[in-house]
Amino acid sequence: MAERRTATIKDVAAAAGVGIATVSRVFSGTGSVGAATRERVLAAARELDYRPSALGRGLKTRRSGGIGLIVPDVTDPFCAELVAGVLACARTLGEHVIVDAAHGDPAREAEILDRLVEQRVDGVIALPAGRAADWRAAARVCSSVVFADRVLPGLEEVPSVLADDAGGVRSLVEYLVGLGHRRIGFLGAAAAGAAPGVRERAFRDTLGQLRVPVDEDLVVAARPARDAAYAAAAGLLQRRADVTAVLAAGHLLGEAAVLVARELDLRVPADVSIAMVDDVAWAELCDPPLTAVARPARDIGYRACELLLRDRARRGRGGPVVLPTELVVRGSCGALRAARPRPGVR
Amino acid sequence: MAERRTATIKDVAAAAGVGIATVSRVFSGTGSVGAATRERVLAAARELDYRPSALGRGLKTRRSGGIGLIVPDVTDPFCAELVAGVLACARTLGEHVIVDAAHGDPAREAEILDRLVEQRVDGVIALPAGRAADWRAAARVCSSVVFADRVLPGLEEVPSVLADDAGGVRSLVEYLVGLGHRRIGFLGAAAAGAAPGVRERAFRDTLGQLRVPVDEDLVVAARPARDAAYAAAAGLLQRRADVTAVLAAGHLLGEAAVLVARELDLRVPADVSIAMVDDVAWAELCDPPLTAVARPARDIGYRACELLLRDRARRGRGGPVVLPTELVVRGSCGALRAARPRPGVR
DNA sequence: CCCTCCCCTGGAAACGATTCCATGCGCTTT
DNA sequence: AAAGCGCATGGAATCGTTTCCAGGGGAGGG
Repeated sequence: MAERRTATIKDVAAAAGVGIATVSRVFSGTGSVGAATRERVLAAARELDYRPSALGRGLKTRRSGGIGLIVPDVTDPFCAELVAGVLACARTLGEHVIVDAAHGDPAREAEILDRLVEQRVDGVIALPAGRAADWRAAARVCSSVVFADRVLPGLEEVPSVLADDAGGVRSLVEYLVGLGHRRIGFLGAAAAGAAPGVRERAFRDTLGQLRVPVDEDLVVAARPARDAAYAAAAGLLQRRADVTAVLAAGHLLGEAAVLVARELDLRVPADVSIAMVDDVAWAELCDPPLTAVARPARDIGYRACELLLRDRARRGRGGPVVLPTELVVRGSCGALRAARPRPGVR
Repeated sequence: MAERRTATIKDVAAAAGVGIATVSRVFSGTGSVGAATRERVLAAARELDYRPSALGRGLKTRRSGGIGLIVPDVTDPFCAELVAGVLACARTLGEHVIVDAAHGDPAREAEILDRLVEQRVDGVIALPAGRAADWRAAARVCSSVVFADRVLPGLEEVPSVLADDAGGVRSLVEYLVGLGHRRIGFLGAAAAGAAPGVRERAFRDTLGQLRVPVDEDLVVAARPARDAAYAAAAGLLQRRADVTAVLAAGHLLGEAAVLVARELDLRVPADVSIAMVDDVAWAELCDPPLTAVARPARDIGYRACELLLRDRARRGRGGPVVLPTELVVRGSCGALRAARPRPGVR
């Protein structure tokens, strides 16, 4: 009754009156086993509640059958969707997924990576935050790495799956300019001195192509955190009552823009148009619903996992896999009307 | 240069000129090692990029150093928050977390559980969906299980961490009744024939205590999925133009209620008040912001993990751990005014 | 000065699986 | 009928650790 330990392959072999090699063959599917014998083994296993141990197998095969996934934050809707994509793909390929959140901290990311290497995962998918050196070291020791959603400067040789952020921002800018907007605020630039991100560059480039001058005062930096986002949005909208549209480079920034606009009693889109990158669930629940660029988070995760586990051969060739974005027009952006004085801002 | 394989403890031992037992002692921290020897071992390990293999260690110690986490859906904000809590706690205890999503499918859940047992996880945390039998079997073979957010009927012996859903719903009902509402719709009842959930029971009980009759026609069932939620909300609001408030038993149902109300041109809260269980991010972004009951998702995850890994002794005693909820009043519920005919519904 | 005790240390046996290799048997082929 | 082939099977080595056990050597006390 009281089984002292979980049954091992040896117990099953003894119970079925066969050698352990035969039991192994039955469970791993390799080699050939007589039908009667197989049945006897399975019966014994069922009787003993036997489950092959992944540790024993992994030791021998030198693969753990799992992959690691490092995201900045699992509660972020974009990340969550990406995780779901990875899980979906991993499931079809029979691998499990060790997930952890680095919260944008390079040290933490390195720690997690270390742990994953120790676990001998078959590969790692990451939205990297940290130091290129850590990743270079890991790539040397560990199996294989795929970056998702973003890359690390200096590590272009690591295969990656990205959204076409530049294209998304471009379509957004074209849309806003098409509506007549000229003074467009950009929330989410890089800190002064840091290299501008893909989205900021796309914003500047597209405005340039459309012959709209870039007002540096309207391009405001913000870390991807709620407080920083709110501060940035509040700063922009209070400082410059003349902006007619705000382009938020992420959903946190979009959220901040919406809240600040409400705080300042600005009507959307009558007083200010708002649009953002990342079509998260609440965009549709907003009033008015928010125009956004949808990035295929789930597909990114799925493709990254495929790239990691299935397309090992094709990997790394031809640069990053880029998936298209889609402009979802809702009601938060309006055509520019004759300038109307805003209610008492400042 | 080209290392053919990742270094093993044997390689390090050879390089450092010591026995493998000594290397093991250095890395596992057990036993005593001379300072000079330790330094030599560490140097050799660094040189060879050695990382102890969790597979070898796990085989010997019969613990993998990881736990499993089964949620219905990682993209659900509540689940995501709970996952974050588990990750935070697991991190402090030095365990990794294998996450998977069962999507409410018992078969899938059983599969995942099987896989986790195979991986020899040190324990499993689950928001269970499935058959009690599977869990009973797993609990026998595998280490230990903790349920989070919900329990399975017939498995009360499994330790669990829950939110005080009943209390949350009660406070919501009291709030709505206090505002004067009498015809309150409840979205998210159990299907006809199924046992009513905690929230539905709390809804009925509280109304009873407040001497408000329960109109069965206003208690509508819905599976926790977007389409079902929308159908339920649309059905309720179209069928009964006389409901003055809607209590949604989950954020998906709340979302549906908001969208349907907008669709029907009902003003919130003038024509209908809306409140829901689960204070997700968009509740504040809504216009008007939604009154909701906040459930401590992150704490639930954290406590569940603690219970699983740290409080093994205390586990199972004294029934489920119940964490308090909090009523967050925003602008979506108003005092009942004189009945006013609604614009052309039906 | 010798005996003890303790601290380091190395050898070797697990842990639970996979897999190579050898063996025995029944069947076809010449 | 003998040889040969292939399938089914068991034994044993191996994967990378931990850990028990025993041995060697230095220090301190009698």
